Amino acid sequence: MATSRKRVGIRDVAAAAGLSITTVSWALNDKGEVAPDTRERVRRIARELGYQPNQAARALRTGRTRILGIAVAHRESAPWEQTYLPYYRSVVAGAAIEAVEHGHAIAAIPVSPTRGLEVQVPCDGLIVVDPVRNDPILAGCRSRGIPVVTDGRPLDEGYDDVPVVTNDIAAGMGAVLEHLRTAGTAHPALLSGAEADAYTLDTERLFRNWCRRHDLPGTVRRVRAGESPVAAAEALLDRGVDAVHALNETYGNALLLAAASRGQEVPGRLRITMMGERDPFAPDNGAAYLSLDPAAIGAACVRALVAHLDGAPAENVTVPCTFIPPGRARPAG
Amino acid sequence: MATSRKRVGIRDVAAAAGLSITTVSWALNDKGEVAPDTRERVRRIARELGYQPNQAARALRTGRTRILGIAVAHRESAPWEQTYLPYYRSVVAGAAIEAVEHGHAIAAIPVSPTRGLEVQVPCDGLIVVDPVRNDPILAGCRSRGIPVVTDGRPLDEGYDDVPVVTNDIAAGMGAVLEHLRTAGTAHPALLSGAEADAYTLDTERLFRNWCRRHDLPGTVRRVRAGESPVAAAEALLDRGVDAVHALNETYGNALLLAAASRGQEVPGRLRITMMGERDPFAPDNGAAYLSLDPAAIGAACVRALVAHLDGAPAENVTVPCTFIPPGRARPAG
DNA sequence: GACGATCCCTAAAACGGTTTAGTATGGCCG
DNA sequence: CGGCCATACTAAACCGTTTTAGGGATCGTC
Repeated sequence: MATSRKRVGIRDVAAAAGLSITTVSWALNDKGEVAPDTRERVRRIARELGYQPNQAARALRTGRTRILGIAVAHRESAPWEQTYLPYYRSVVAGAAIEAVEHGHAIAAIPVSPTRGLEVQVPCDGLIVVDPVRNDPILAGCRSRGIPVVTDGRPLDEGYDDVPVVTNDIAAGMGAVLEHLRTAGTAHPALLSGAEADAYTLDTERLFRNWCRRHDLPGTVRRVRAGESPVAAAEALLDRGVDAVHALNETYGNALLLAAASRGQEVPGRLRITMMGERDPFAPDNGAAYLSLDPAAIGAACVRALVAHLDGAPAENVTVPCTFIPPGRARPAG
Repeated sequence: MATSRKRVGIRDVAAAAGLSITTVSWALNDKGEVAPDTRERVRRIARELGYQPNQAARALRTGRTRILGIAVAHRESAPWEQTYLPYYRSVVAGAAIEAVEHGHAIAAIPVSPTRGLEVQVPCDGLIVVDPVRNDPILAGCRSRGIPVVTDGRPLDEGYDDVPVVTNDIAAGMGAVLEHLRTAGTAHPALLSGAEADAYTLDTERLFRNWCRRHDLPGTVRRVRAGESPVAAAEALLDRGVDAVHALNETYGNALLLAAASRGQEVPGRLRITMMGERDPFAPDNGAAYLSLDPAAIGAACVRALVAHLDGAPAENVTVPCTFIPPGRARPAG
């Protein structure tokens, strides 16, 4: 009844069953040659004793911890709202749930973009979200030989063997810009950020190309580090644009705020679109959303990493994104 | 130059330095008696060799993994938006960042409320968010002897030795209800949920007590499992209430949607308040927010758990919440 | 010059599993 | 009956650290 002071180990199970620890290990892990009734008996005894294998010992011997790390950018300088975007949190959430399906756990590792990995977690592989140029995390993993999967294409050279999960922003931006064109924009703009990641650069490129192709004057405004997004949004609106796409929800909300303060009706006088998740229960705010489905991204990263660890060749995955016009929420579940 | 196929271990460092592995271990971990210049030399060599201690081996020997688990409820039946609320994700995010300050990592462990812990992560302790009645996770930790900290008071008996981190919802609800009283409500209501956790029960109790004290007809409506929050909100508004507090953002947004469909102006004809995080860059929607600061909660949980692991007596922490009236966002950063 | 204290270091045991190599038993076959 | 194989098990090595117990200088003291 009273549990003894020490945890029950495999030796205790072996003693209780009158067997060697090898047989117990085999019986519990479906390995080796064990008589079926012996296997069953061992399992029963282990259950009765409440045996829980020591994962550290197992990891030491097998070299596998069954822990996947996910590196989330953490800038000491910036406030919460800007560093730990809802997007990142949702990626972590999606990854955690998918990982459990594969018998793994997800360790969220805050990493400083300048200092790189600080806490040393014994993980089998790492998911790097939105790698930047000269990424210290990627370099650290490379030098330590840690398998990596990235969300977003690495910008540095020499990572061709890394599986990449990306949003289909080419298609997504196509839908956004087509929406703006149909609405009759004459002066579209992009409210972008200062981060030099693939997502930012690709979005800017797609926007510029589209403007050139349609012979429209496209304005790209970057929110500078430390600058208020609202101030940047106001500065942009003062230049007489009639449609703006925002790189994320923070910038999109800043645009809505700026539009309200200028009395510009959305989506009447001004069209606003943004990358981000539209809460199906939130009332319409006039903006259109390009939903990235970050939870699906996280799940895809886990699947890619697990496959990579199992020796599958690096394979890239593209997750579709969904365009949600203003006023139309997804069906309420 | 070419890194050999095997990782460099403490033996390699010892060999390179011409010392025993004991001395190397001591030098790197600031233990034992090592001559200062020897210590420095060992550290230099370890750095040059790129030595990274094997965490699994270290964990096996010391019995400490430096990993803290956080259990996040995961209901297979419900869709994402409802199971993995922004609140939980932010708690995880706050915990992850605080943990790194203490040299720990955070493992996000999705747990089924019915099946309990499934993945076996070698963690030193666990943060349980919003324990329910007859909580299987708490029971599992108890039987395995895993130290626990909860966010929200446990409802089961026998967990008096568990440190608890709570929101000061008594003060928060006081601010909300005082706001409604000042606005002149005659028929307040609460849109609550079906979860039997302390937060839900306490909120309902505080609301009912306040209504009784002010001699007002208070209506409490619970969103049933599987029911659409919008339908529940509409049903509530049809009963002629003039002020509603929502248990979370999903319900609050549902109320805003229902109010709009009924043409009820907020905060004119109808007052809406909700528990949730007001995005400082989001435009005003007429609702008031009671901000829980989930990231601070997560951080407080980590501090409490680390202290508990270090042998400190269980000590409860209350994190204040902030009332944000409609139309007034926090100062934009 | 014997003795103890101090300083710096080492050998070996532990941690708790998994895996390798090997062994006793019995059945089958020639 | 002897050789061979399959079955069901065991003893011991192993994973890479930390920690315990101890050992040889060097120095001061009486």
